[in-house]
Amino acid sequence: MNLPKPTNSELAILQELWKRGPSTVKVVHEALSSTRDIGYTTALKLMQIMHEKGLLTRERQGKTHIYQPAVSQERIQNQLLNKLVDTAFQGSALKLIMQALGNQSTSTDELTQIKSFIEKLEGGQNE
Amino acid sequence: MNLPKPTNSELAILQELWKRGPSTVKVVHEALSSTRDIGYTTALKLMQIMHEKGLLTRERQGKTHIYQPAVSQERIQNQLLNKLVDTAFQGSALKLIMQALGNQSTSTDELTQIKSFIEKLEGGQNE
DNA sequence: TTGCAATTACGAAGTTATTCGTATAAACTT
DNA sequence: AAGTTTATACGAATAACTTCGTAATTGCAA
Repeated sequence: MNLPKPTNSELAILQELWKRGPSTVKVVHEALSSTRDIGYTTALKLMQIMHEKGLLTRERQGKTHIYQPAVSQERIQNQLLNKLVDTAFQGSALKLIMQALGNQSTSTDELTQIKSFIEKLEGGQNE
Repeated sequence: MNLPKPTNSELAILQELWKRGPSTVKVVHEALSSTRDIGYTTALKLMQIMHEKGLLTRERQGKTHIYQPAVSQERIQNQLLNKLVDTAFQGSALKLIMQALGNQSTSTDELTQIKSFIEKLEGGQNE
């Protein structure tokens, strides 16, 4: 099961679909238009390609297609995360986490959340 | 100071230079050859382009050039990290960290390291 | 100083991603 | 059923990245 790595534009489309659920090209295009400057047929073409690649499923409804992500957000996030760990952090997720913690000024509240998450992980892992 | 985002190939070259320190194209090429299948002039061209872009500095030594990163590893790591946070994690570094923790089966030892790192951050941040 | 080996410079071809114009098809309206 | 609107399909142009062949240059060695 090797899933193709989405390009940047494809990722933007996936984000919309994860957020909105099954949608038409029209809806996705309108959403994207608010941030970037993109033509309708460009969005259409991208979604067609993503369908071919297996990133999206679609279903005909009258004359339009309703598109849906074929992959979970978590899976793609992990894929991209792993790639970044490999290419930029010498394969060490630890290094990545430390950088993320140190750099992005994380709030005290968030730090607390992370700590308790870690404690949960520790609990499940040993003893 | 807008630094260009390195491409994948460029990142691989930067990694070598960060690891080895100032090096010739020859050395970098040999290092890359051990993993990927890449021609000498390809590596040369990439490094020339990176020099134009300002990613590398170089210094002539006889007939050869000694190349060096013009940017720190940390800076590039943060750049890529921020981009990933923005494009794949809705701008939330917290989400990214949680995913990284949950997914990469992190060892107990590493978890402990992260916790103490967080505590250090908490100490410096408030009170 | 000529010739050889190593290195750089340049240009162009191949690849992948992005963009959109135009043609075709489908469904609704009158 | 002809015309209008909305959507899809297709093909081709542009752009960014990668690749490498060939030519020019440099320094060394004979």
